[in-house]
Amino acid sequence: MNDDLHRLRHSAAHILAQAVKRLWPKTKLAIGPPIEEGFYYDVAPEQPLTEEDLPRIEAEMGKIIQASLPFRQSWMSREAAAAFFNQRSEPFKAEIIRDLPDPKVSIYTNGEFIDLCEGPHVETTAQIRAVKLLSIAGAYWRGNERNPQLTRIYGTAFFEPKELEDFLKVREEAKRRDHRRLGTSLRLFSILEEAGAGLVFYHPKGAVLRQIVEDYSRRQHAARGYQPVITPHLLRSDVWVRSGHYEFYKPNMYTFKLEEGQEWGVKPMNCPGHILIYKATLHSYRELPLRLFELGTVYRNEKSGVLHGLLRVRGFTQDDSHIFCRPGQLKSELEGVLAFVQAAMTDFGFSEYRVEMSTRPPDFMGNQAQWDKAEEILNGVLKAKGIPYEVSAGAGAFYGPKIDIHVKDSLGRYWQCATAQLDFVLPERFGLTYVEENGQEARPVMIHRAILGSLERFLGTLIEHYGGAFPLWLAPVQVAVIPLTQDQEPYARQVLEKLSGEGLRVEMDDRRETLQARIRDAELSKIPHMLIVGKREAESGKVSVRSRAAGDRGAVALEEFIRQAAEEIRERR
RNA sequence: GCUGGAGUAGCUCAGUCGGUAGAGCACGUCCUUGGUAAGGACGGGGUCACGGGUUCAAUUCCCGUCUCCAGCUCCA
Repeated sequence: MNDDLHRLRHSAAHILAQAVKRLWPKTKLAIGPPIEEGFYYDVAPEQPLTEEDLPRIEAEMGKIIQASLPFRQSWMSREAAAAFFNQRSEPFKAEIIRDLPDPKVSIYTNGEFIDLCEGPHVETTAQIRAVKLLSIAGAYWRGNERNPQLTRIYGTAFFEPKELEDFLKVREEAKRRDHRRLGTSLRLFSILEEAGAGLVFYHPKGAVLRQIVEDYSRRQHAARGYQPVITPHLLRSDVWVRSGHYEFYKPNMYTFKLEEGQEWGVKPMNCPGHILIYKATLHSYRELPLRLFELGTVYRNEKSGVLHGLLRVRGFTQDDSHIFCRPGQLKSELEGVLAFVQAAMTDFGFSEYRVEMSTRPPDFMGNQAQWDKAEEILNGVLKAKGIPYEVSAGAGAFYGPKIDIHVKDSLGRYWQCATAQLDFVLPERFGLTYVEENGQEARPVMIHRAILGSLERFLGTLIEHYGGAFPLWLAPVQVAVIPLTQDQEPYARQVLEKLSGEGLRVEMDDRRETLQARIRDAELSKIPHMLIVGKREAESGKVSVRSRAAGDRGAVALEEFIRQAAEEIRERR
């Protein structure tokens, strides 16, 4: 966001607060900053606000804008400001002032409204020409869930009404692409109340889509020197105690005791399983790096409020690998992981992504020196590859720092998929070793990594990215064969068998519906190609092609269609 | 988990100021054999999320639970 837009939205936030104060004078104000999509203001109202109040607030904002009130900056000493806001019953403002380091604080005034604020602002309220309130939600004071909860009013503002219009159009488009809606209408998956929140049921078409992605993943891993493993979904709790999950991750784990038996834990991560495989045999330095790979299904007891379609679930499958290597191999292994991510993102049609590095959390395992070293290595690799990244302090896993990759979808939204985490701690806790060239035992280091992240989240992202209109190589149904009348069914069946034989995913729509109705259904199902066969095609051995992108392409020889489809699949368009 | 909103047919939704409900799509049967986005007729389908309470009577009012939505916090 540029400075001008920043100024504009910040000013709009003030006007929002001003309008709320006019309507409900006893409302207490917290903060109101501009954000990526607009702005918000956190308030503590006397009575709960609802979406129905937004038009009233907007109308009041309109009056303030009409009045063309100038924004004026002034200064107060800290003490004076604290007293001033206390006297006006604004405890949140007073609390902010108490924590400010400066002796003087900046105050902005427009009309009767006075707010603690560094600015900058536009000159007058009349400069806000396109503003809209969007939604209302809860938010914690200072982002801490132990603090009181405030009401957050979201809005957005632009310089020109046209820009606002475009913004609202993109929001509408995002709604149309919502993977939860498409998941139902394209019959891809369900999440069923009776079965439990956050648990995904893949319907046949969704399962086909997932298998295509799984096949891709397996092939790519094999090609890059990863070895497949398969581990149990359930391990004795002793393992989770040893790995540290019991201490650091228990609230998220499904654990249970059987009568007179052991305690068990359903795996929330695949690492201990892979570690046990490593530990089961003796290793020479010659075997390293050892890259163990599993499409590993894990279960995590996520808080109910965070669940969201496929993007946040309780049971999911990661394309998970643990690379055991010598310390000196870390750099090249990490580079290999980053190259793998780049290649995969390109293949799936994502061109832009954001990289984030997360450092040591407050609750961590191991010692600080190991962490410093690990963070330094991650930094080094990203810098050496010239990849720009943001640092998210304190957001690492409990066993090591990590690099996360957030891919940008077609609507400019980011979703976290790939992750690479460095770990000196678990090899030590499990006493992992390998035999060095000189015959001495040495300790390997581990990289935990996922390329697509979780298949659930990745599929959700793919659905939204393509709006359900998948490129040919991903489409669950690639071709629909539509015989014009019953007389063409034998020929249509031949076409179907020929295409299936070529490895294409084909369905025949021989329902007694009109051609128009069947074309409509195929379009709504977003099937890439329709082959319409009537008397003319049956006699000439051709098919009439109608494609999702190009429309009616006329009659072509069946062989020619197969050739074009093969080409299209190869190009992964 | 928290704040606010919500749960009516497979889907999208209407409705009942307390007297056990309706549309479109989908589904089934029949008619229609159609040339590039909805042919027609008839029909089946609902414990109005679940459990309690109030009431002569609850889908409707009250309480609890589950689930979903928008965020917050957390995360693949």
